[in-house]
Amino acid sequence: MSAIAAALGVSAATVSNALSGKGRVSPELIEKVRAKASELGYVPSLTARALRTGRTGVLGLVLPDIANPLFPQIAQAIENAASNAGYGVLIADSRGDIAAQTEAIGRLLERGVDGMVIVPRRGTRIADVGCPVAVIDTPSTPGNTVSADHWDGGSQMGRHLAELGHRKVLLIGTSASSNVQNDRIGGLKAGLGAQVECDTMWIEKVEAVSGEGCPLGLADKARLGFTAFAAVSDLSALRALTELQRAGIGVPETVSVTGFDDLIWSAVVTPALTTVRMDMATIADLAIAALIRAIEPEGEAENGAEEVSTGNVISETDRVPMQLIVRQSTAAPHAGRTPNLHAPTPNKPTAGEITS
Amino acid sequence: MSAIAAALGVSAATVSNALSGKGRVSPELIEKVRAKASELGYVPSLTARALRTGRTGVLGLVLPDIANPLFPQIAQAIENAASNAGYGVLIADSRGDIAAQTEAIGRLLERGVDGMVIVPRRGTRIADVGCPVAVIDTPSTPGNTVSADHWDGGSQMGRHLAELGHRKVLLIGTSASSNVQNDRIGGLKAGLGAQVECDTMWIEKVEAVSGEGCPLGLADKARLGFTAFAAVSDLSALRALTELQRAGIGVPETVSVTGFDDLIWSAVVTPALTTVRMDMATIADLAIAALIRAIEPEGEAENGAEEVSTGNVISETDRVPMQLIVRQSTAAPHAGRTPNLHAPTPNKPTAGEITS
DNA sequence: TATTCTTGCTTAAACGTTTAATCAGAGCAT
DNA sequence: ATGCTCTGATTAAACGTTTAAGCAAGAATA
Repeated sequence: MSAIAAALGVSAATVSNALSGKGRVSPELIEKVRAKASELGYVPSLTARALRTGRTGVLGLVLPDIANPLFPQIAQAIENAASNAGYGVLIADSRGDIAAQTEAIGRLLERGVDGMVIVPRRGTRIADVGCPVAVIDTPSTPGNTVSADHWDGGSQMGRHLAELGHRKVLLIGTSASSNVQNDRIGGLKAGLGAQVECDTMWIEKVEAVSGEGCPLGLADKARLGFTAFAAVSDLSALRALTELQRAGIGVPETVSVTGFDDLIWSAVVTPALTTVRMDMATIADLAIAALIRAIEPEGEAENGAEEVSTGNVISETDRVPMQLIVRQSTAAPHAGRTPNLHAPTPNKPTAGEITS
Repeated sequence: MSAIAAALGVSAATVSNALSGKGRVSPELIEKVRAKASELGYVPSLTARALRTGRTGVLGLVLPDIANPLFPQIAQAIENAASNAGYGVLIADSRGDIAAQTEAIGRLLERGVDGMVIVPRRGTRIADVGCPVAVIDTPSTPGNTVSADHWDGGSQMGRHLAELGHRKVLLIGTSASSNVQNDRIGGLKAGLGAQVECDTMWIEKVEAVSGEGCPLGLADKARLGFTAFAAVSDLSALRALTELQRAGIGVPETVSVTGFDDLIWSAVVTPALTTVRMDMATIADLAIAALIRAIEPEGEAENGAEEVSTGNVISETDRVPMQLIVRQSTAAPHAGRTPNLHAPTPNKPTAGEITS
């Protein structure tokens, strides 16, 4: 920067003003500075700027257990939204216990992040950490900033199954202590309606008895008359699908299987999974927007309160709708009259739904 | 920091020296400074330090397509290794084309990263970007810093299948232009040996003809006498497994299916996938270590060359072994005499192999 | 014509470290 | 006693920005 100033015979401050458009600089000079800057390949030192302004232009991203297959979607969406807003994203993995989460948050703070996005571990409540925080969890969690409307997604899926004619469905969750999963289950029940009989299986409980990775006994459930298995995550859906197939039960002609989240494999397995997708791009945009609103001094806020608020930020809307994606793993029950075991049932698009 | 100095009646420089152990400070004073520092809850400003030293303590992580399900493993391992070494990790997603990758690298440079880890897009050669770079790709790629020994992994898997008695196996890859996949395929062929007949199917080519997500026609292949399907990624293995199951072909009693990478679902599906795992923790440690060696001024290097090298760094070893994980999706061919369709074949641990 | 306002720029301080250079005093040998 | 070295601290500059304050000259106002 001083090189530009010297080359043009002006002061460094003027160059700064010219480039930022802040002070009073003549239009011609601004042009000359711009030209010289790009001529010299000038890149501002964000470090120095950070030191002076106290803002680093970096956001932190804290993720619960990183093994979570949703992670790529989240990280990508957040990184994209942040980088569009001119921010960098520092990741921190709170793998392990709550202590690790706290420690990860601490590391981010030391690095001087301007704010952070936290996808909290189950049952964690984020204390005021000293910088703006956007929490992505579920609308029913207090302190939530923005998230997918898991309940709504469940209800869409429930309606889909009810409309197909299913009257006895098994809901499959992993952990009863997850807010997200409980919301999804609640939505499913509501969507299925009162006349549909349903039962809930928590995989964690089954595994506590029979060991990790044990069979879930879904074939028996099918024999008991369950015609649909609605898992609350694609991973569980995949587990259900393969277990049923292995037991010789046809999907979807004998039973239907559905998942949640539209993870990478959902479209690839046979039959492709009917699932529900969250709009992470929108969620990330809202979270980042809320964060930035808290970070950057608002034009109007000349009335004293120039302080950056340090708690959980709030968004305009706290829930964004999910999107039902109908593929080949769902069909009407008892459709097995003419099962074609060697080719998946062809795609039957339905108005208003995404089919892929 | 100046608060500490004032409280103890010494200069700020002395405090700095005391805490860093650099200059000449009396042991008692060091203790007093330490005490006062923690009493006042002093946290050094990494921003200021960065400005002064020119090093930010931040590494960049550039990932090819972030939808890649391996991403969580990589990100977790890198973040862990970096944070153990006292570095933060800034992510950059080179989603999309090569231009996006270049642009992502640029953003990281602007933010002043001290070095970066790049998992390059297929066919990309990383130009000298102006900071140390660790490339994680495959040993056969020029410029590779460290990676899993994909060829060795393939060869382990090949031997496993050959020992089980398979004599005709179909190798399944996604894209013929991937170095990683070609290495894996090469290893597989070598491990299978000359007396095993094998054919290679590239999914991209099949889909170019029949459309994305089309059936791969594996049932026909089974009828042609293939008794094993060795995919070069777990995603393809999953695709193969479900397609075969759906066609009524028993895995593993009729045909075996194997994958690569031990992704999250591999242990969860029925039958659980036999696969090969890379030791990302070690790879990440080596990559970060190599990077740091290039970044931090070596004690011996008093001989002029104090410059930080700006090219691809090299590691002590460029390949770390993969680990065969035998689960239930592989068995001897024609073992279908006594198939138990309703329960997966029980785990049969083999010496020297991991079974889970 | 004298005063104030506005414009366009410069000066200087500040952000919180690190580090080279300096310096006062103590111990020691001459 | 005088010069030398070693120790433990201090001073001051520097990193590259931003920004409040100052200032000279021209424009507008009285």
